[in-house]
Amino acid sequence: MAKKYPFKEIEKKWQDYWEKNKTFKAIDFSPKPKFYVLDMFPYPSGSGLHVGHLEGYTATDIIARYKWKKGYNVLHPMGWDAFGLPAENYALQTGIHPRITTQKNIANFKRQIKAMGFAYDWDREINTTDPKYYKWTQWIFIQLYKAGLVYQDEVPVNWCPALKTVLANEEVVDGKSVRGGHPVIRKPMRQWMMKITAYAEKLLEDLDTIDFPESIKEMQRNWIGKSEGAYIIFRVEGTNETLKVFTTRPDTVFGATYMVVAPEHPLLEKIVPEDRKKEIEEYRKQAAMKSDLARTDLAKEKTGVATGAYAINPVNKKRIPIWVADYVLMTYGTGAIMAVPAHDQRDWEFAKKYGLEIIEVISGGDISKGAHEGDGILINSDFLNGLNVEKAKEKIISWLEEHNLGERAVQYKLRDWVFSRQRYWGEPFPLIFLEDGTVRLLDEDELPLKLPDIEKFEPSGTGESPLANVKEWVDFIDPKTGKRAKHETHTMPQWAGSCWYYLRYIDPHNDKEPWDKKKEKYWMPVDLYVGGAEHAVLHLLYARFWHKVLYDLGLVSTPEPFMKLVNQGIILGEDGEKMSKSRGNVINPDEIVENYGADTLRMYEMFMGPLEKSKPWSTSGMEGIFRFLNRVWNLYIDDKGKSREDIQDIEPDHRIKKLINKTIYKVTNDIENLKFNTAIAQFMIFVNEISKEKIKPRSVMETFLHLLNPFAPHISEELWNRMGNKEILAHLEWPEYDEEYVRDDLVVIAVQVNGKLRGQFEIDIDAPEEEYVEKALSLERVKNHIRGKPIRKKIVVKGKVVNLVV
RNA sequence: GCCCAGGUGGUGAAAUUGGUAAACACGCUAGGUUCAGGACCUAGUGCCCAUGAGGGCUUGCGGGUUCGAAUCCCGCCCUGGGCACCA
Repeated sequence: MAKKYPFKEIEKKWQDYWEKNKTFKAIDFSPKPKFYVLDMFPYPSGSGLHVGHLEGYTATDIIARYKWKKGYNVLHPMGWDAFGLPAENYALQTGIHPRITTQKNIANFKRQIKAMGFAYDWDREINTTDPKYYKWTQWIFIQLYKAGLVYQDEVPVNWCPALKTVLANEEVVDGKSVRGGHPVIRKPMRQWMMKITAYAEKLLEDLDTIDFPESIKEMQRNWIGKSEGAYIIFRVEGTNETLKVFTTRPDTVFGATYMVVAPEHPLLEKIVPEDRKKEIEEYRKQAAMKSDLARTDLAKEKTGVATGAYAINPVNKKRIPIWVADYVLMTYGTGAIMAVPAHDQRDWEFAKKYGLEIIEVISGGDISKGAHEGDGILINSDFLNGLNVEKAKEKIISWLEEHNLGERAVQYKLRDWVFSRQRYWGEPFPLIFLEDGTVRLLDEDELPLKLPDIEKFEPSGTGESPLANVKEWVDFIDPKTGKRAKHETHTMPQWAGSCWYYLRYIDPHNDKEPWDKKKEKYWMPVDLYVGGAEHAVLHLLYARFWHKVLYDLGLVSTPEPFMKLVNQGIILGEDGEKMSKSRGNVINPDEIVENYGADTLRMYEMFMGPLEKSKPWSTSGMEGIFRFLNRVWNLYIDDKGKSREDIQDIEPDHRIKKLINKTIYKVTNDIENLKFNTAIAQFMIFVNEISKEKIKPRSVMETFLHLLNPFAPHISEELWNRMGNKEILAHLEWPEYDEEYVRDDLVVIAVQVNGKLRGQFEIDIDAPEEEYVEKALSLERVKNHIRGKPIRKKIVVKGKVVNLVV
């Protein structure tokens, strides 16, 4: 291990200084331009901070410190997303209240984060479990409720009969509970729902207005899952009932040879003839037993039963059977389809299995081998014959609309959001059920509705949360109405607090409103948001949804909360595997800070590779960075701890001017583009070069510390201070580069013969082409390769290459 | 199965976006310093042939476009992430 510069001492010194002087306090309404740089706030788990957290936090910290130096008023806050399952499960095992665990974990996280020297404005710290915070989470819920976006519904949840509790998706693997391995079934239960589907179109459209990674946008698009098509209404023979289907392929309606309804479809009860009722009921029961997984993944073959009822195809009056099958889902479209086996592979498989008719209506495929889903010319389709798919779609939709048999329609895969959890450790719902069956939203003066303290964290056994056991809390007399009332025993999901935390940072101590509108207007939107890709869809979609509602209610000033999003990659263990306790490959940041210091850890995390990439940890690579920082230290400080005497007030020569200007240029651009790894490579080049100088110009050595400061704030601040500077580096202006010295005038040109490298020469970049060619031809090696062959073509790219074609 | 991202030395990676592939670092080798180890300093280090000068090959694989391809196009293979009968 390298010789150690006194990092411990100086890191503590400067962290104390920044804290005491509130160096990084964000100023509301400062006349400087604002910059809001946000981290995804952590869930403070018991295992402490992960080196993966620190990657994103270091990246945003470099940006924040850089922007400070560029003269911005920077908002760079941190807080705790502290509701959620792990603390509650821990309480189940140990009986320790989640509030206690949470407090302890937060204290630990905070200690670890502070040890990194991040430039957070700690006066804006928030905690989602603080009643002063969740008062406003509840308040926002009420606004959503009043906007008509909240309702109750019976939806299937993961119910584990053995554990007598509802499980989250991540607690269920392969249809079994993670704890105990008991079977889990889908059971409908009353839940609070949020109508995110009402915003599907806006959420989709506005993706085009924000700077997110294309892959994240694509995931969100797929999740929203817009498809365009038509509703078509089929009459059920012998009844007054109709069956409405959604299809993206209305052009194939002449090929519809049967219908399928989902087992849960309400129409079934009305249309199934007496003699078939028993059989259908049996099939419905079986389908209800199956989880989504069993209906999809595990089912290799489609199953279904004919209902005995028939529908009439509206376009050709053909009588077609109605089947029930669980490959049709009640939750998408209308829960019923027209089956066109010739042109839909799923329908084709089903038709083959049950011997149903297959009629080809689009030419170009071989329907004996499988469905033809692509384009072609319409056949067997009366007035659509001869058209291609696209034209046929248009024509049939107009026809359906004219005859009142259907209409153009859009469907989304996106479903409404289940907003209840049958859990203790979450925000209580700010509403009560009155004895007359009505729901009363709490008034603002009744907020927050605090989570009552409990001692036993076991679930109630009925699928309700542990809150159901607190009888005196659940049943009470409502003081406002005098009526008997009940509190909701469900709590909100962890997403609730994280859906708006970036707004609370703007005005964290306001107890009159969630945030001041003027402050919101000043600070929003978030200019840069950095976090893990695991939140690609859910958190980012939910937060965008709430923000759009708040925008429509006039509570925020921008339609989107986050202007630019960057995902950091995962840091793997030294073995290239995901870090985990069981693998024993976890790197503990405390140990790194203890042995090498925070500046080394910060710099190494940035040097590992591009921010967005997954990459393995390497202890020797990290030690390389430590060596580098020691070299930097030794460049300024001698063995006796004194400033070195070879740093002098001299004018840098041309070569050193070029070196420092190129370094400013490269580092500035790389920070702007979040390419921290190559900025650090440039630092190393600078240090390698300047080390060779006997006398080092003071101005250049000072400029270098400015550049290094956002990356390694402690060592740079200390060296700056030891050079005799009074003002602190953190707020001093970022250096500018001089274009004249960035540009190379004398360049090395590669000479190719037939595209192969054969030599090189040095030349003034602006020399005429003839001179380039002349120099190229004068090279011995080049001569050898063109000897005796006529030159057919000479390609000269100034500053780059000369290529001679023979 | 579908969608997205990505495959470059022994390792992490870089390449001004079509112009000298491998910058910077890790590791390794040799030398210096040292009682020794560590640390530090210097030099070398893509692969193959050659004593050398030099030559050949090389960015997952196979084609193509171009004076010139890691970069653009077509097909295939592999890895990671996401989705799951969405009508």
